[in-house]
Amino acid sequence: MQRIPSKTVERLIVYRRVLASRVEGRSGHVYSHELAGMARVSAVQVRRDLMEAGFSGSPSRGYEVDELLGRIDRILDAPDGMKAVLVGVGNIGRALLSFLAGRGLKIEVVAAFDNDAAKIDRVISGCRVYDMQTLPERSRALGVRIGVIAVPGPQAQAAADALVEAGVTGILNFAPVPLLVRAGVQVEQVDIMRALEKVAHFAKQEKAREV
Amino acid sequence: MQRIPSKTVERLIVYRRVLASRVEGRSGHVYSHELAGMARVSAVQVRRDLMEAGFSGSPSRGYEVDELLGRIDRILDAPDGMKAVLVGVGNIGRALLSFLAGRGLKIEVVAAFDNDAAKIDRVISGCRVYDMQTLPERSRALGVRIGVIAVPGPQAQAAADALVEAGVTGILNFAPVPLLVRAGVQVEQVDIMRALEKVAHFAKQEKAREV
DNA sequence: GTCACGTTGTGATACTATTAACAGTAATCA
DNA sequence: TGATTACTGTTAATAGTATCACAACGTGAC
Ligand SMILES: NC(=O)c1ccc[n+]([C@@H]2O[C@H](COP(=O)([O-])OP(=O)(O)OC[C@H]3O[C@@H](n4cnc5c(N)ncnc54)[C@H](O)[C@@H]3O)[C@@H](O)[C@H]2O)c1
Ligand SMILES: NC(=O)c1ccc[n+]([C@@H]2O[C@H](COP(=O)([O-])OP(=O)(O)OC[C@H]3O[C@@H](n4cnc5c(N)ncnc54)[C@H](O)[C@@H]3O)[C@@H](O)[C@H]2O)c1
Repeated sequence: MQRIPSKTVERLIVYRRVLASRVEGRSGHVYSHELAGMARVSAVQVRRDLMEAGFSGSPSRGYEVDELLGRIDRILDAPDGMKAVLVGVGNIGRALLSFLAGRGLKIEVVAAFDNDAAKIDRVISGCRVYDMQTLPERSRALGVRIGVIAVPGPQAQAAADALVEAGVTGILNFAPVPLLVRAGVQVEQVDIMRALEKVAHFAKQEKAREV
Repeated sequence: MQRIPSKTVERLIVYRRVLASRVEGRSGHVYSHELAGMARVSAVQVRRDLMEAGFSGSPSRGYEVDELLGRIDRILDAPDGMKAVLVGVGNIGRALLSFLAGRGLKIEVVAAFDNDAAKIDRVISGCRVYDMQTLPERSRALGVRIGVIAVPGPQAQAAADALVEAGVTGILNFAPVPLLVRAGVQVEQVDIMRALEKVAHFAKQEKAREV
């Protein structure tokens, strides 16, 4: 399976989401312009993405939805699911746990870690919190592949080091700190403050419409 | 002032952050490769970004830090600050309020809105929660320019419509729904689930290093 | 059948972003 | 002083991404 461009992966995730959530109206088919409308992208972008995904439609009926969903699943997901751990059970960490709990997602948070004695051994949204010290061996024993970092900025790099030591190959980082990891470990930054400052910058030069 | 590329704006935000947080060691100067190391980008990327920002350094001393920070502020921030409102005081919304409260940021959350009677009129992290119905006129009266959407997906588009009606020109959206807004309104998507699924996809094909 | 229509698949093209290459310059030192 | 060094500023080259334009195709109308 060839490598699919990063931006295409992002959109495939959105396509899957909007297809899964739409009322299964009539036929099991969808045209590129319909999918484009739901995902707020152009129709040609959809066709190009599905081409990258190696998927073909019919000029008369469009794309077969179930088959498309199956194909996207096969590209995006690991066949036997993926285990993740959370590092830092604070405001963001708890919000995330409560959000992820319950749903039968392919990505499952199997443990959380913190260094605050008041949190250790508690169970939050069905997920037990363990001592940070035990992260490397416990994560490795569980076969964890993904780490989510939600600790304060100054602790983020150490958390990343512990995760890499545990053998994770993907990190989702909420701390506003650029991480340094060995090659082969994927880091995805979710920088909320940066996003806010960015939108403020571009909003600044826009003119508000009068009532 | 000419338009600065989107990616450059993102990095200017990071440069400002790492410069502000570093221990003011010795001189008030910094070389491109030092800044690059702190921001985890290449040195040439730093030089190009500062060029886009219209800033010059000296070949012998590098860039004057205070002057650079001032220049970045002038580019990124509105001179008289910017007011924002939060829509949806749930898990994410509360985390955000507690995070933003107190600090003397240029972006200030002046009001929150919800449609849950149990939350209306409460004060959370110093921010009062109002009835969703009052959003357009109250936000307009306050001179709000930015809206943060943290309501469930199905309610996100309606929230965006209300914000646009209130005259905001920038929206930070946490709901996993692509928004449709009029031209001139900047939307920044913070799609946490997409980020998680994306990192899982790329982590999947990486090989974990053995102990 | 065949014509018109609306759609897909994709080469070509344009745009955005990153990286390489190097000329220009100030400081240092033999 | 002239050679050396380490940096900046910028043009050129490359990579990544999005869009345009259109050939190819299946379907239904007639
Ligand atoms: N809350 C927000 O809205 C928000 C917004 C933007 C960025 N962030 C970033 O997200 C991160 C978490 O934010 P938060 O609001 O949840 O913070 P928080 O203070 O509520 O939670 C941090 C948690 O990490 C734990 N922790 C601290 N050091 C640790 C260590 N060395 N090992 C393990 N656990 C440790 C703490 O005990 C605490 O439970 C921060 O980096 C913050 O900058 C948060
Ligand atoms: N919590 C997470 O970790 C997380 C992760 C990924 C995405 N998200 C997204 O962020 C959004 C918020 O998530 P959450 O966990 O905070 O949800 P939540 O259910 O905790 O909070 C939603 C809040 O919005 C309010 N609300 C509902 N409808 C409203 C309306 N029409 N007008 C005004 N207020 C309304 C509710 O009263 C509630 O206070 C959701 O779209 C969710 O998909 C959250």
